[in-house]
Amino acid sequence: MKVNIKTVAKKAGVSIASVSRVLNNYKGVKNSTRKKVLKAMADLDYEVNAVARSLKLRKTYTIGVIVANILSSFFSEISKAIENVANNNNYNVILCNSDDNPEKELLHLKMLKSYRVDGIILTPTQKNREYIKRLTNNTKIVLIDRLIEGIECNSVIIDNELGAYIATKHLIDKGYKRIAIINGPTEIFTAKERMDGYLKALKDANIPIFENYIKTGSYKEESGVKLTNQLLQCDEIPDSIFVTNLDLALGVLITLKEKNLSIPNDISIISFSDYNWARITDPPLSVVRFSISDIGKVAANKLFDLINNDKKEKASIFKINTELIVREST
Amino acid sequence: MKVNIKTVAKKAGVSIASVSRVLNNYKGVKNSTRKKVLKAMADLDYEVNAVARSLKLRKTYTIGVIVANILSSFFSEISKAIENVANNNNYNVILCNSDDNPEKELLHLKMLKSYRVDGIILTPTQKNREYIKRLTNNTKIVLIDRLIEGIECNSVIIDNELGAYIATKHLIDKGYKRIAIINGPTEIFTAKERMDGYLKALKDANIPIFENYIKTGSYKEESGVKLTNQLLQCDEIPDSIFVTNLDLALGVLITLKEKNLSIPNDISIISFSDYNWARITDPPLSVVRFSISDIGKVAANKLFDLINNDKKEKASIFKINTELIVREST
DNA sequence: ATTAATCTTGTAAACGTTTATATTTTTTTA
DNA sequence: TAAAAAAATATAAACGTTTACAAGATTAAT
Repeated sequence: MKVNIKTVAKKAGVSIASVSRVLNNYKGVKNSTRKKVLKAMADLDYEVNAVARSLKLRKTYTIGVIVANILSSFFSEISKAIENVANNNNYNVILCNSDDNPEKELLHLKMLKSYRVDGIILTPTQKNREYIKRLTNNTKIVLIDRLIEGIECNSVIIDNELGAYIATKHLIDKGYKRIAIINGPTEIFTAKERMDGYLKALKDANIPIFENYIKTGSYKEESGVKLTNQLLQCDEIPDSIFVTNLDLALGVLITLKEKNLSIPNDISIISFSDYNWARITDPPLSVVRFSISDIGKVAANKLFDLINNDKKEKASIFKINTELIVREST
Repeated sequence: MKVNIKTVAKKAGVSIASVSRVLNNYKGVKNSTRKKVLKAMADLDYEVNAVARSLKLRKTYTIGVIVANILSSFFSEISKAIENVANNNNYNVILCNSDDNPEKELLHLKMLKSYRVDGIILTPTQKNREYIKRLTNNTKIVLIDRLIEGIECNSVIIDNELGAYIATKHLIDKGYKRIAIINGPTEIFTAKERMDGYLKALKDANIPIFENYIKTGSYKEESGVKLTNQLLQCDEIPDSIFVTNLDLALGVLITLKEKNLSIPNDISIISFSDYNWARITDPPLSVVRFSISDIGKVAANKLFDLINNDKKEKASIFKINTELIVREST
């Protein structure tokens, strides 16, 4: 008992072209027929088949979004902002999760292409450069959070280096000398940039850099635990730590609490990225803040620009600003 | 320069049927032709058009998910679990956000129908009962987190009442007498059930119920702030609060800290639902815990059951278990 | 009343697949 | 080597839309 445009046409006693015309609100259709068609549609509970329409129009009114980790509040806030913009443009969103796994990323990219989405927003791993390079030729795409070396592509990223610089500088200004960093994997663009900012701030202040104070691992809580423990093994433990993401910070806090170290008396903490619960930790965390949702908003708007105007402009990189929020952990 | 099955067929010197057959890995195709076709596909960088395929097959290999609030860790954890199961079934996911707004919900539901998704997982608001009732007749659908009164539908929910009972009982066992509740809007299924559990526990313990200790608002941080302030206005302030969700708990903690009230000395807190940061608040929170991701996992598995086996069984309701986690806030 | 101009409607092709059926090719059997 | 059987391939219709174009109906102009 399938109902399609043909069924409606028959019931209303008109041609399918007329049905399509009222469906799409065209002008040149007599009021009497429009009414007949509308009635038939209602009676039959007709709902246009968007798949067929997409096929015919070669346009799906759908965009694909691939994030590295939907679980993190960072990416879910971005996703929400993207969804918002998309809905306002009458678009919908296929959301995918790469888990920073290049194979999953590739699979998802191919799937999205196959489903003929009108555009893609991607947090790239660095491993599918060749595929993505080809993709940029015939696909509207915006990268978020990370650039890919050697690929010109519209991108929205945080000003990581400056943010990291500000955070480290804050510790320096507070008089700390033994400043450690707990970072994500430097293969990831953001971790690399944050590391650079940290190093630059130390250099600018003529503070010697201790390899032992530089720790990298995954961007996860467990890693925060592990790396903190490593820092506490040092002959002279650091007097402050710049932690480059909140998941890591969680692990750091838990470990320090476990060891009965007081923040900021024994050791100071500043983290990159803010979130509501950072205000109620023990103690409330100093952080480098930036608008996460802006990343999604800007990226989505850029993408719809590309979708709606076919002109090829040069790819641009948008950097989200950061600011220092001082609380009680420093 | 569009490339489709026809282009490939021409290039390979075979019929489109043959191309389709190698595309779908059919048996009866000679090795030599398969090779020719594969070569042509590779040369042309061919990628099957999933839209056309969906139209023909009347199957999209896509499911729709509508959550009430993608920003909350609760729903993003569920989404991730669903995505996981979907990917393992070679499905993809269109994720939508209703913001608990019935109009948005309806829009999304219609869109998903129009896109002919193979199934839907929905966190229902209570306002589109009629539409959803009709939907259940011709659509594979699973509800999560909430039931809809008067609709028989496969559902996965938390055992809210028991969980709330356990939480309240814990406060009672600790010797508290003036036990308040800060709850979400009781129009929402979960809030209603948690309220019931709270009331039941008090009744069972013969503790009189004070209207002034019963506060409801939205499930948001701001609401937690407001309702806590109201509680602090009471002639005799409560000695403990059962907070029914973590966003509310955030507001409660912030307010109590602001007023310099000590937890649990001045007032005890227990919350419904756990999340990693609940371990590092000041003080760490006692909570009622349950597996959030199980909600998504169970719901998705149920949905694929429905999709893959057409037999109509009776709708079932799955309840996720809860357990008490005692930390330092009680 | 006839023709021209305008407005409405209908017909049919196209979008890119899958697949039932028909046809051709190859292999087997005697 | 010819006929029968089996295997491989091709043709064409269908999925449900949109839309260019043709045709029909209505109104305006003479």
